[in-house]
Amino acid sequence: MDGSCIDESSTTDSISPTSVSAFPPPTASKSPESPLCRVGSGTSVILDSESGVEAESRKLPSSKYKGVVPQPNGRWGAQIYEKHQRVWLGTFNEEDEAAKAYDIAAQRFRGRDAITNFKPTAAETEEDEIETAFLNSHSKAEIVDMLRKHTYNDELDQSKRNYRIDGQGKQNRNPGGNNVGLSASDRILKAREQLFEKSVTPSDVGKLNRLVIPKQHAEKHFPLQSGSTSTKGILLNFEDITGKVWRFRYSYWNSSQSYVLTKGWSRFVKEKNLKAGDIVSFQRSTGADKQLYIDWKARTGSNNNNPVVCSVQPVNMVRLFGVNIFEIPTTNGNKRTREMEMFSLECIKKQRVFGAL
DNA sequence: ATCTGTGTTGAC
DNA sequence: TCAACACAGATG
Repeated sequence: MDGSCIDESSTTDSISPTSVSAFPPPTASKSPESPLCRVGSGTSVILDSESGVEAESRKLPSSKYKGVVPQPNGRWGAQIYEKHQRVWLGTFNEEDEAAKAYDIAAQRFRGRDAITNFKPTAAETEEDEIETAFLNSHSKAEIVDMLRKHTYNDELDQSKRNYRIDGQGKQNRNPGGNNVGLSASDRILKAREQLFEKSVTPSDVGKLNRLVIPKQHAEKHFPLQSGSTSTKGILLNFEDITGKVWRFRYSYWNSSQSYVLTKGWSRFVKEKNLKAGDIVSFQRSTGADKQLYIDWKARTGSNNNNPVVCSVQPVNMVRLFGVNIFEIPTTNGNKRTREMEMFSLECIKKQRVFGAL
């Protein structure tokens, strides 16, 4: 999925030192005999080597914009870094075009809070909201591709048109059901952003009947009004992958200075058979509804003790909106426990969702 | 012949 | 992470 947009040619992990040094580096095709030499194809800077006064460099002009680099021909390149690797976003005639391309990539790669060249800090218009949804409904590779081909704005506009024609006011049908055949606007409306994940502790799945929400995430994503609401708490609705809605009481416990999900949580633990070390993840729709979602997955890595997962056949996992989704091979004629049955159903539903996107 | 964007490095 | 720089390869 992603990754096709990163520098492919750098995947040669073992560079042969011999072949590298085999290339004669100094081309030196310029005209060194002249006191005045024009260098490069783009920035024509006169170099007076005699006086040394002008001593102007042949250096390309650096950009005032983040993620923008000069090209020898006077054009501008845009790039962003991810995972120690440069992702090239294309070349542009105007410096600010390149800067805008960087901004778009930054929003897609780093989220709402990304540092950008132009995007304002606050004042989120509905247009921005649609654009965010558009961004999140496409993979990073797709967005990069649009930027490199200079088709991003066209695609966004097209998407907006679809959204207005058949997206507005449409009720979401069969929640959690088969999503095959979603229109572009539906995909946007259903796009969701990952908020955070937590590996549940023994006490989160124990007798305390509560889940501690790490403070940083709680305050960022589930802000409570100060005063009465924080102690009394509020009710939050989360939809799971099957479309079932879970309602939890969410409040702040002064005694432990913790944000917690209380009433309703133990039922979730029981139904999903959550074990310590399993991961619960929270998402939120990027559409106007701002619907919250909850998902879970078995403990990552290591030998897990979950017999359900262990007994299931090879499981493929795919990443959807930052959520790990399991996919089960359909060929399975064996008897299964009730628990397995339920788990498989769960997976099949997830598989459908995945197939739809 | 021209231009893109990769290889590479060093500063932050 | 980031941009500066050089230039190998891609492109037309």
